[in-house]
Amino acid sequence: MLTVKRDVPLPFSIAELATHAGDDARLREQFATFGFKSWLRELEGEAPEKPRARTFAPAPANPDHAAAPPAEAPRRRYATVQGEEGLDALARALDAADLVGFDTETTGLDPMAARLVGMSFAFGDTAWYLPLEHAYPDAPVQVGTGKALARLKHWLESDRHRKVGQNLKYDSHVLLNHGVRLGGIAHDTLLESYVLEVHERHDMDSLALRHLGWKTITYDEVTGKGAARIPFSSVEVGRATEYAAEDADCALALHEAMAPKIESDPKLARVYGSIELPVMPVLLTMERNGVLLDAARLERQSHELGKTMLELEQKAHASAGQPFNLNSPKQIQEILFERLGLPVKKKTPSGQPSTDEDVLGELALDYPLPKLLLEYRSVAKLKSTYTDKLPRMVNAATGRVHTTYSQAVAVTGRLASNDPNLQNIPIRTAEGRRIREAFVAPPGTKIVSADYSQVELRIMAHLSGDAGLRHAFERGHDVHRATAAEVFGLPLEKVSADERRAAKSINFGLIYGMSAFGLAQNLGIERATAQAYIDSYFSRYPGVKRYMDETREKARAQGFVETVFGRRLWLPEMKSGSPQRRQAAERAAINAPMQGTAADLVKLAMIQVQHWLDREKLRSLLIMQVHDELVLEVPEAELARVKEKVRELMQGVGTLDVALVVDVGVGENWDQAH
DNA sequence: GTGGCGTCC
DNA sequence: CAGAGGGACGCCACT
Repeated sequence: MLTVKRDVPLPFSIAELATHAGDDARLREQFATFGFKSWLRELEGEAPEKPRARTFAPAPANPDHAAAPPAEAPRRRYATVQGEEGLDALARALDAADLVGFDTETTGLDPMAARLVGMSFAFGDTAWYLPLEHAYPDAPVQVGTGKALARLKHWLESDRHRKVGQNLKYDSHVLLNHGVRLGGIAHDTLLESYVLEVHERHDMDSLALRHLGWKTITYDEVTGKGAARIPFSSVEVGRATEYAAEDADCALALHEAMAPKIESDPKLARVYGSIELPVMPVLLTMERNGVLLDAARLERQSHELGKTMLELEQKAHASAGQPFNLNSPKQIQEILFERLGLPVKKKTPSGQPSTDEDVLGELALDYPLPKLLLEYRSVAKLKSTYTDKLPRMVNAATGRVHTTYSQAVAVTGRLASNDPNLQNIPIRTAEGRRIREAFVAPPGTKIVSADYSQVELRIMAHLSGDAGLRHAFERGHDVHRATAAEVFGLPLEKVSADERRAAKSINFGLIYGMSAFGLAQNLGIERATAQAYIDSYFSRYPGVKRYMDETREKARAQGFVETVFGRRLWLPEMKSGSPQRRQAAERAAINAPMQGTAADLVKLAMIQVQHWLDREKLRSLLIMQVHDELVLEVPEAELARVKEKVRELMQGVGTLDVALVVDVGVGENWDQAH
């Protein structure tokens, strides 16, 4: 059996997209029916221009790279755009160009704050660098950002003028910081690499070496690093041209190397063309929307947590009989296991006695100090990671917090969130949830949270086709309770809280490829008992067992597994000489189709929700994504409509053999919305 | 920069 | 016999 049993029929527009993904002309048409209002506006009354084949002759080699090995792909020549005449000539050449490699050079890496220093463009036989704001003694006179953007705005914003770049979400941010919307994003080499070779590195230097045989100039080489780093605006224009023009050249050349490989595989073309490329502008929008934070509230919490920490610290020092740093695992280890002689329960990978939560929890049953350490850790974590940090992340210009979603990091297809990470805000404990109370709705609006219920288990039911599991979902049963009833041979109403908890651990453990040992540890039971539970589970849900075995076998045989939509995860470690690595790869193989299919579904839902908000000209904002949850900021007048439609879109985004269920909550803040 | 730990789904 | 739970990010200590 294949991991993907059947292609999932998709609703109208997605299906349309999927069928023709990878075909540029079709993609543009699809955006006309499916895409965002910005695209619609640009496309109105304009017949899509047929993409021309590139007709220019092979580019002459850059003199700098004349000694390159024959395997190396040819490079364009690199040149600097000079003066207003140069700018004008560039603008006219761009209007006539088909697909242009595009890149920006900026003042920094914060997407919401970065300003332009220069831009580069690769087409024909040349990659041009347009310096804008270089400033150093005897720097050449430059046209400047204002004049350049005024002249190039039409090309930059035009959807008919197609661009390719590496992580154009970032360049889009930078241009938006100057009031210019980057249109015509035809391709992104970061996303191409992510879809094609998710297990590899996706930075441009690695891509260039791998696909083109190019040894590229690194940013560090141009600007220095650490304390010696200089701003890009201080880089001499000639040197900046070598670096920046190469990036644009590289983006176009990489696209030409990777696109045929994607287009020749309909599944990859679909993941790229119907999921990754269209979700990118949605992420851009969400990042710019940001979320309103009650910073004063968090600062008050910080103050209280600080007082609690001091109290706990004093008690811990008294209990230990000496002062020590409670934040240092090394010092804790010395105090607990050397000075006090407590039993070592577990060791870290480096052979040191572990002091993690499990260990301290076990020791806390018999000794006072470990309990204090647990309390201290919990409080210190909340303070340092959340209540101290988040208020400092508020953007002075917008008064909101703007995360960045990394679209090409997680090998399963999930997003990652950073600066700050909004995907690990506490929820489990009451003290932790107080942090969510600080994610607030502005006056006149509400926070709406919509999350998929048990989505990975539903996907497991779909992928495995297991009748029992599907049955439980079809009947709308509490799936953990239903599992408990099966495993323990009880009627549903006789299942105890402990039995349900055990079943929940089994369900999640299976998704992660957990062993009897892991389950035993998780539930605090004997390993043999845990094994009996698992055996019972597999005899009641034989389809799941079959799916697990077949997935392992498929991963071993072909070296990859797939999501329902055809996203491919390569698992080179399946053939590792190390049994440990091999088994880790097997667990990843089991988990990836479920985690990855969920990621695909949520991304498709995000595309549909943003499209609908645009089409209906609503003022509601998508503000966060937390893997199986979408969070919106919704004006009260739109509340009823948005709640209903978001649920409908999320539930209808893909048709699995098991229904998707979405829970929607509303509140003044993120905590209340759950 | 690495290791240990803890937060989320 | 050891190790035995998928995917992330980020804080702190320590080198």
